[in-house]
Amino acid sequence: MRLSQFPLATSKETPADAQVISHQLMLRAGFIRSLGSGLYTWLPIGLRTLRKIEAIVREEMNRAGALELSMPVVQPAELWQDSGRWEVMGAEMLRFKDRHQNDFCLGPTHEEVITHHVKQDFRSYRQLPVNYYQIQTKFRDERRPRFGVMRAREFLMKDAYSFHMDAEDLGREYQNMRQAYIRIFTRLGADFRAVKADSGNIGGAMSEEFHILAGSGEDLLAVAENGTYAANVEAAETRPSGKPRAAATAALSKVATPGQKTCEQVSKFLNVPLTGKVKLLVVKAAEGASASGLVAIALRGDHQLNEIKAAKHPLIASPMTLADPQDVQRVFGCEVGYLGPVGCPVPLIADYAAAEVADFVCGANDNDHHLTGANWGRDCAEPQTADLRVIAEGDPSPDGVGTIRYYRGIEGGHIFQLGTKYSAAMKLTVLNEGGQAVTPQMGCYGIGVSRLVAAVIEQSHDAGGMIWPDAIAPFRLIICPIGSDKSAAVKSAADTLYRELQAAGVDVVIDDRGNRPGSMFADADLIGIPHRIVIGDKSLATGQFEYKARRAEKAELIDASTAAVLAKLA
RNA sequence: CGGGGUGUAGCUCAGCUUGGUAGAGCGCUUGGUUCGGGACCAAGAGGUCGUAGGUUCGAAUCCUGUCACCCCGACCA
Repeated sequence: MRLSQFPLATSKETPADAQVISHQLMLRAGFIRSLGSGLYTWLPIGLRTLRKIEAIVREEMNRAGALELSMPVVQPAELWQDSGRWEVMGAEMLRFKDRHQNDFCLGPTHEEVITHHVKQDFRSYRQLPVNYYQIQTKFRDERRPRFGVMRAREFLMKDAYSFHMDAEDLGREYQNMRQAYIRIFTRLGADFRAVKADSGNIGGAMSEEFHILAGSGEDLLAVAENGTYAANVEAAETRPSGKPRAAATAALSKVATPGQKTCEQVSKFLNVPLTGKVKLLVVKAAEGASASGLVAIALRGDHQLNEIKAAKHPLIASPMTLADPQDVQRVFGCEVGYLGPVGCPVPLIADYAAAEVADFVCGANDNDHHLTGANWGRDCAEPQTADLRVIAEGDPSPDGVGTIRYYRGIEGGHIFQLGTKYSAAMKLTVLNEGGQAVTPQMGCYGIGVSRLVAAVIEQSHDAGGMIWPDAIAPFRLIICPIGSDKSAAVKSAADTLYRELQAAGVDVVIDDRGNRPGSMFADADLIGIPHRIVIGDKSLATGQFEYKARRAEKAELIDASTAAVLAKLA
C-alpha cells in the first residue's frame, strides 16, 4: 500500500470526548469515527486490524472443528416469545415493527435463532454433536455506551453454539473451545487470564471469561499469586478457614459510641481493628423466609458483601435489595449504623469469616451504642453460615494454593455450558439410539472481536501511540523514504524495496506522501506499525538502511538489501 | 432511569457574566524558504454560533422548549 493513495486521517490533538487511551488513540490514528452514541465506522486502517483479528478467530474456530454460518441481524419476535426472553430482556434489546406491523428486534445474541434452525434440521443423535459459529454484528442498546468500541451498542462478535447428546460431551466441547480460546488470545499477543465467571442470567453450570489484563478494565479479577486459581471477583468463592474459632475471653459490654455509624468510625473510636468488628446488613427476604420480610447478613468489618452470592441464598430475595432504612428502624428500633447480631430480630446469616471472629465489636441495636466482647454461641445463637462476601486481596486462594491479588481485566471472551435452558424452552429434541426424544445440551462461546482491538491497545501503547504485534498490525512494516523528491537514489531504493517486499508477501506500506521526516515518524509511531525502515541519503551513502522496531529505543543500521530487511522480520 | 456538563470553522477551544455585524491555535489551499522526530514566512478559503420559539431597535450572548453528545451513578452481562 502507498500512503499517497491511502486516506490516513491522523490527528495530533486528543479528542475531548474520549476518556480511555485506546479510544483516544483509535480516533487520533484514524481507526474509527463516531457516528452516534455507541456507533462507530471503521475506517480503512482500523478495518485492516479488525479483519486480521477476525481471521485469527476464524482460523482457530475452524481448526477446532466449529462450522461457520451467518444469521440475520434482524430477528422475528416470535422466536424470542418462544424462548420466553421477549418479556425478560429489557430495553437493551432494540425492538421495532416492519411495514406489516410485525414485531422484530436487532439481535443482541443468537441462541434463539440457532436453536430454531437446529430444530428444523436435526432429528437424530447421529447428527450431533455440532458447533456452529458466526462472526456477526450485534446490537445491544446499552444504557450507557462508553470507551469507544470497548462498550459500543453495535459491535462485532464471534458467537458459537454447540449441541450435544449429553453433559459429558458438552464438557468435552467446552474444553475444546477453551483450548481454542487460549490459542486465539495467545496469537493476539495479549496478556490474558481465563477466569471463573458467574454465568448470570444466561444460566448454566460452568462458565469462564477470558480477560485481557489492563488497568482500565471494567472487571475486577481475583488471581492467585503462586497458584493457578483465577476468577472474576463476582464469582470468586471464599471458604471457612478450617481453624476453630478462638475461645471467648472478653465479657460482653455495652459502650456509648455517639454518632459513630460506619465500621471505620467505630473502629477508630474504640481503637479496635476492622477485622475485630462484625457488621450487619439488612436485605429483603425471599418469599416466606422471614415474618418481617427482612434478613440480616453478618460480615467481618473489613469485608464487602458480594451481591451476586447473596441473591443466590435461599433466604434472600433475588435480585438482592437493601432494606429501606424506615423498615430497619421499625423492626430493629434503631438506625442502620447500630445494628448487631446480639438480639437481632430477623433471621441472620453470617459470612464464614464473620462467624469465625471472637470477642468482636458490633452494633447494640440501640442508637449511639455498640457492644464489645461479643461472642457467637454465648451472647447470641450460633449463626447459619454461608459464603457471602467479596474475596479480598491477601486472602488465601479458595483452592488452597497461593494468595489472592486483584487485577483489572477487559472481558474479551466468555464460554458457557448452558445445559438445556434454550433447547428445552424451544422444545428442541432429537432421538437417541433407543428411539427416545432427548433434549440436547448446549454450550455457547463468545468473543468480542471489535472490543479486542481496543483491549490490545490498552495493553500495548506508549506516549507515541499504539504498538501492534505483527499478527494484527494494520501493516507489518513501513518504509519511510527521506527527501525522495530530492534524491533519486532514495526514491529508487525505496521503490525497489517496496516492490520486492510486496513480492515476498510482506504486508508493507510506503510513506510516499512527501512529508517531512518528523511527521512521517510520528504517524508511523501513532498507528503502531511494528517494523520501520528509514531510507535516506545519509545511510544510503554507506550502503545501509535504518531499521527500528516500534518497541525498540533506538534504530540500527542494516545492509541496504531486501534480504537484510526480511531477516529482521523473520 | 437519576444527577452533572457541553453544543461556536474539519479538530481543540475562547467569546456569553455586562446584548451592538464572529475569534485563536492546529489542519486545509497557493507561493516562497526549508528538509532526520509533527518547520518558517506571506497570502487565502472556511462558521444561518445544535435546533425551535420568545424578549429586544438589535441575540452566539438573556428566557423557554427541544435534540444530540460526554461524565458520575444505577441497570445489564
